[in-house]
Amino acid sequence: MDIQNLIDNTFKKYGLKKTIFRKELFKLFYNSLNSLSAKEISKQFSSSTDKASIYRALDSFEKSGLIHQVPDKNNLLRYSLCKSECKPNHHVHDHAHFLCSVCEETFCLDDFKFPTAKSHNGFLINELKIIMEGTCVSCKTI
Amino acid sequence: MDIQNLIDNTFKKYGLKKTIFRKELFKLFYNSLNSLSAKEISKQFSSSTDKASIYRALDSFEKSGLIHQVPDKNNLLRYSLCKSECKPNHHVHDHAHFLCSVCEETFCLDDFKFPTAKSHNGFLINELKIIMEGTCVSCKTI
DNA sequence: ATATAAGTGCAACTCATTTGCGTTACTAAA
DNA sequence: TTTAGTAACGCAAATGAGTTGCACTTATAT
Repeated sequence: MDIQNLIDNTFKKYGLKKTIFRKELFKLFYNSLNSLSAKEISKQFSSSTDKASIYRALDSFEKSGLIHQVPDKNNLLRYSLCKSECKPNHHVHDHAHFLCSVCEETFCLDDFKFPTAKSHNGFLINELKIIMEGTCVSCKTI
Repeated sequence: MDIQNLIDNTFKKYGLKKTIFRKELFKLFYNSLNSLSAKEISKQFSSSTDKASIYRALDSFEKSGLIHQVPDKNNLLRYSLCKSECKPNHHVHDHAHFLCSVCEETFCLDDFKFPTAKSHNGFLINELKIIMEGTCVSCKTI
């Protein structure tokens, strides 16, 4: 499925209007290797694009299962494109996140094996997040 | 080692002055089952205790290896007492954190087995964080 | 075409955390 | 024990991410 169809389908499916800004925002995520914060997004658009619009778009993209929040060094809201298994209000992420201490990028490690326990000492586990910090492949070789 | 000696030793070791406020703050952590946010700490002190002092104390306690940051539902700064293995600027935490969706408390699960890999697909792993969300023991039984 | 509801831009706001600064009070050394 | 040096304090103001209210615009469905 190419990106145009993807936009057509998902936007229609979740009642998102295909405005110029939101289509571009989706493409930005689609073409990003890693994750994006509101500030980083803001830099990619003209100054007339308000941050409120950005935050609202991120919020509805997340609710629609298009993007998911990823951890950030500085506790900022930061998002990545989802895999197709994600549904609105029900994200299915079985991947770890890697924060590089050098370039401060966040990476999704899609193939990291997750523990599958559903409880621990009486604590019921709904969701598991694994966050690694260290040096990413590119920064390692510099 | 009782708490007085612990305070004497660690405060001296890291050049922290034993002010009334910082001694009480340390005791508060020492007697807390779980973690504390700046706001929660603030409630335990008289209103003349400034929030700037709280944040500065938390910051230097963390740098000295007395407390460590734990995740928080609402992205607040939240801390727990460290184990004795932690050194200034070098925290050694091999425990997972559990966020209860009901009471919103953060718990340290000291006995959760951690993956020990030092690298993954060329990413060098320095630190690993495991965050679980779900229902804690107490909230489960309500 | 037109109605309706989602999305936008602007401004003002909230709220956690930070910073500057003059004062206070530990601590260590005389 | 006094005293100098400096960590820590209290207050006020600033910062900065994220949110909200509102009037206006625009995509979509009929």
